[in-house]
Amino acid sequence: MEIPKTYDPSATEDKWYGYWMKNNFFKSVPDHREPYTIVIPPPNVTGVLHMGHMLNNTIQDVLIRRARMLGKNACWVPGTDHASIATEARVVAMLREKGIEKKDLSREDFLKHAWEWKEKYGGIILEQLKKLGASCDWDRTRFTMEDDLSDAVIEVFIDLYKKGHIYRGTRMVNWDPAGLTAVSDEEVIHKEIDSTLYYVRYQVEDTNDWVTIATTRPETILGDTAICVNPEDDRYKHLHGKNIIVPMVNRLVPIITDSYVTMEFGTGALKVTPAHDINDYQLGQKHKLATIDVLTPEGKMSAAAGFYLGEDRFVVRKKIAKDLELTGNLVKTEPYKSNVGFSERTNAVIEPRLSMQWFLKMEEISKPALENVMNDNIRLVPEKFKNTYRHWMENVHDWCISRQLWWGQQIPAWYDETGDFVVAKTESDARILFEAKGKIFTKESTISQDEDVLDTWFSSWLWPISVFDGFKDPNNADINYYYPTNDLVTAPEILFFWVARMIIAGYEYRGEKPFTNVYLTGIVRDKLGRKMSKSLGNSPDPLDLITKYGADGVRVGMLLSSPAGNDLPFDESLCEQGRNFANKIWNAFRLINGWKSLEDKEGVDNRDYTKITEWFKAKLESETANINDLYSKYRISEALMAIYKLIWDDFCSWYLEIVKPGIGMAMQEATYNTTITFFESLLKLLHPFMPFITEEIWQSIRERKSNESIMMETWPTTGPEESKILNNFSSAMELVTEIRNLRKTKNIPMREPLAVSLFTGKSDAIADFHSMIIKMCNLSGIEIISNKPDGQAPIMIRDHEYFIHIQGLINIEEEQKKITEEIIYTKSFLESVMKKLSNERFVSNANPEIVATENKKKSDAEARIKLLESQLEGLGKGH
RNA sequence: GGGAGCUUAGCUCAGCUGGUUCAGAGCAUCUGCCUUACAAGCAGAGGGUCACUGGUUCGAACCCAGUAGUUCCCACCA
Repeated sequence: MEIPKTYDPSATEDKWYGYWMKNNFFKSVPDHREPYTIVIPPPNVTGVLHMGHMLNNTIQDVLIRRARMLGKNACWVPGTDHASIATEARVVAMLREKGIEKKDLSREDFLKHAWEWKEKYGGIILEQLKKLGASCDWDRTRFTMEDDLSDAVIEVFIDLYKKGHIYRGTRMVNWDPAGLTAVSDEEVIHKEIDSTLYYVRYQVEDTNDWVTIATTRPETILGDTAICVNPEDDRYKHLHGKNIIVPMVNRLVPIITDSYVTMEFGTGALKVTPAHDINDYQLGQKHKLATIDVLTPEGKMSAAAGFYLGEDRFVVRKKIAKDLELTGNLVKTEPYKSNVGFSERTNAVIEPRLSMQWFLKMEEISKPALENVMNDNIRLVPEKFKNTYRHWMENVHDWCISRQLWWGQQIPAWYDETGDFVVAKTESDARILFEAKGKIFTKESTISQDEDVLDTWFSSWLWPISVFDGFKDPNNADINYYYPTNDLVTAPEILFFWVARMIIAGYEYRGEKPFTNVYLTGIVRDKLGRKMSKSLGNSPDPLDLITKYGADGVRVGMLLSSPAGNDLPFDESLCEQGRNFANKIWNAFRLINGWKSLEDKEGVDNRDYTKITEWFKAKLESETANINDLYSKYRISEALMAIYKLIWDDFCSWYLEIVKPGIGMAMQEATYNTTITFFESLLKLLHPFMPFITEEIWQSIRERKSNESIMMETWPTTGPEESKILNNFSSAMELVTEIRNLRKTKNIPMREPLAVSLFTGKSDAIADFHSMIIKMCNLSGIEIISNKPDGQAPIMIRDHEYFIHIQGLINIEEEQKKITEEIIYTKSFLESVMKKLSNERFVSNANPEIVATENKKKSDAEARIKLLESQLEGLGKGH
């Protein structure tokens, strides 16, 4: 059957993925082998695959496939995250399109819609991962809001509450006016934006005296309950203790003093709005100021504002400026750059807002998590993230864990009609607890559950434990076998959101780390260096890329230039390179496959390839060792590059070209079998990166049983380093390159054979490869001579002098110039070596080994100069 | 404001304990080739004052200090 000239991924990828699934190759159950476990960073259940997922999951698949081939019991647990805010926002938007408002629905009805939405779109992303080739154990797919995982969340909440780590309180929180919920500090992204600094004057009570303040948020003037100045500020000392009139609302508020105020900034006078600024809130607490909340949860002006009722805060900001100007109270404005917090999920401008929330105290429970990263019990890759991690962990804030949403685990706190509460799993448990507190239930008594749900991360921080049912059944076979997991692959953006908290939960609930290594990927960026995102529209659809370049091509493209922790400046040409590589391998397969049959062949190529196969075996083993080493350092892209070069350069450009039989000739069976074995080893080394094409070729290259697969094969072995043969071969390569270069510069076509002679008397290390050189360069032969020929082109490889017989074509002057230049270079090199060696301080201070190599350099250089000089002499003769 | 990292070829990056495996790789570029596996290819070649300035050292891309640029994290002076 004719094999197509180009590799067609679409013809193979689904076929082999189905085959792997059918044979349960991804499945893992505990057994006697060493486990190797990865839990997936669960993507948003209703999300779709983006480039970050591609990078992330490709790396995980590479690691898991290699571990499987190393004979470990590899288990990659997939799953999805319920993503409270994001999913709820999408469901709300979907309902709104249908004309349904969330507020008109009961909690139950809303959740019904949400679950329907989840059933419809949930899991799309997991199907997309299959296209990428991800070898997850799909039977283990978990979802953070399924019953068992939700139970775990609730139990953990109750447990931490009982231990005194969880408390409820009114605090200034980050309010997301679009998501209508509090978010944690980590979910706020600060960006510098251009804004305006408004200078507004306030009249001091019963005087004609005015104080001008500077603010970026004039709309909050309506909620001012004080003006604050620095007690040391002479400009304002006469006003201490006086009252001032807030413009518009004409409210009388005190002028207070506090050293918090910077005299240099603005006018040195600060308006204090305790309801809308964290610092003002603290001032308010300290000075017992009133709190006037002028905004609604949606970020519109509330009744308390007294003006602009129901209008958006940003609209009002402009309006109030105008109105202040009309009354002459706006002194001036100036452009100003300020840092504004945005919601990580909805991108709305965060509003500091006072509200009652649940918090988890972090200080105590985070201690083991800090310690075990610092002492490398848990290794962060790259290591530089240790610094960031430590900094965060040493300054960790309490975690606001309640969210004013419905999609998520409802907080297991129960309130009676007086507002008293208990924490319990069920209503009946709650009643018992209330009774224990002395409460007597009457017919009128009602108790109700807290309306809020828990932060999504409060479920995903349990992920490495909960996916193995480590809460439901803490001593089950799975958790005992798979936990702690081995590698976690994720983005540095969620180092605190998720990684740190998983570590905390691991030590709190298993007394042990959740994973040993954390591989932090970079951010996928576009050519302009911008982060790829849906809102910017600069992200290619990964599935389109897979269609265009094949999953293998895209995988290689993603990994070619993304060392751990480095951002990946993505360019489609990387995928093209991946696709081209696939095609290269495909054609190597076509070539080798053509050697299988002896039919129509005129005879057998009887040349001896023993040395060549010895060389390639040595090369293969040494590169395997190198690749293993790179893996152990998580230098994944370098490991890929090593295989890339091994296949493209060493195998295709050298080995295959060398053993290729002449036209019409058949290959010796032994050579063929060795070649196939080499090819199989290469395919195995490549398999973690390019699972589909390697399977396709591996299946075709030899007869296979119906349940065999390259993914279940064992990883190639290494042998002792054969540096001698490797060095000799690279010297031979050098000679080949020199001769090719000579052909090119002298315009001697390949079909015209060249004669070469080797001046004897030296070691014959390269001679092992003479037949290879003859073949690769189309030489008539290499003659060993004892007298140097005249007027031939000399090539010196190490201490071997070769002469290329191109008498008529040689330009003596040019050659002389070349050699002279080399002599000058070598002499100056020798000079620098001599300088070192004659330096007494060098000889006495430097390591003896270094001195020895310098001595060797010296003798080598001297010998080389001698040779070059004799060549120069030989050139002149005969002309 | 505090902290951390980075700066090596046109691009993306290696370069470990200072010393010829020290200036490298892939891509891109240039030149010549449709050589019967592959033009998604083959062969060859050219690209770098290792950000800058000083210092330490017999010797610095590498160690130290400073400067500039850049990225990230934390904190949020309105």
